Amino acid sequence: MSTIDSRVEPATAELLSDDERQLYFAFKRAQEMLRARISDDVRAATGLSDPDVAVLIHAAEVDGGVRQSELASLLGWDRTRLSHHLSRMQSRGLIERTKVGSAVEVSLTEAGLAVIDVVRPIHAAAVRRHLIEPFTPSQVVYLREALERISEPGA
Amino acid sequence: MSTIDSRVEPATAELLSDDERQLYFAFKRAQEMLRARISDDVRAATGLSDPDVAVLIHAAEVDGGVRQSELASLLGWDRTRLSHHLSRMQSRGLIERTKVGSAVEVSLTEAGLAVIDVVRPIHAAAVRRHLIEPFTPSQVVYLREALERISEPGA
DNA sequence: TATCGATTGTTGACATATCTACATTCTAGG
DNA sequence: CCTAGAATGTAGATATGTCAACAATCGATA
Repeated sequence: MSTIDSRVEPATAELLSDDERQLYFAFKRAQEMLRARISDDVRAATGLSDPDVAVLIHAAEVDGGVRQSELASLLGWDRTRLSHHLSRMQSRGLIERTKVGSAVEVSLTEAGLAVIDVVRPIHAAAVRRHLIEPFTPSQVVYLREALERISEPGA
Repeated sequence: MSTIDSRVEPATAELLSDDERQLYFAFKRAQEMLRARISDDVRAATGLSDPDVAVLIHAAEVDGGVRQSELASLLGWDRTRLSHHLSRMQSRGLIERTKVGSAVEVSLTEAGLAVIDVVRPIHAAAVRRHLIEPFTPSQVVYLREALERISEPGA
């Protein structure tokens, strides 16, 4: 690593401190590796992608259908991305869409419901192994609260 | 930091507890929103994508070139993804590659070095606003350590 | 109730990521 | 030296995500 850079932490604090930059890249790196690991486990066992699983699990939590805009908000996706992904999942018979006014309700098909029962324990095991095990229960709670502070504020 | 007490897991332990599932989705949601926000800020100001910036910053930290495999490891990417992305960045004149045995060294071009000076403060401001500000300095350190536990273990 | 702006969703072109298969170089053991 | 397996990269096909433009509905208000 290079060390001799003009790093003086001006009072203006234009650039990031070491701690700050490290937090950012630690976050990205953890996210990339976590996704790769869980995704590998799940795909090997079920053939489903990570986004597929995210949609299925969130959609399954609400009986009778979720509006797309709410689903997008839960996932942190934008509506374009969700629309494209739902089209793909729909063509594979996993979900169905019902137009309700200007909105669209998403629900699982029979096939989708069947698939999710298979996926859930596999996904749970992967999450537990790769994300939960490194932490104590109280750390799990603390970490969740910290992460929610990132997504909640409209900042 | 603290000792790794391990989970008390119910005998079944097939599925995730509420805390556990919430941690997982809080993580994914925070990641999606953080990436979207920072990426929007940076793209609006520079036209560079989030992966572009990640590669530029990591490559700039090492003088004289980084081996692709190491860059991939720092980023948490797999080598295929990095190879494709570097090809695109190379064709835009941002980086250059030199073959060294079976490996490849990546370094910034003049244009890449010029670009990164423009990007860095903008990126720093975006990271500060969206990731740092919600936390105290000690939380920043704690959070970084927690995230590193996710990526470090080969688990 | 007419109409304008905001909300919700889709589409197509393009950018990025993944998967499978392959080529080259490195390394350790005969 | 050889040579088999590991490590490093690349290529093309496919899957996924983003951007800009558009269409339909909602909702407030004049």
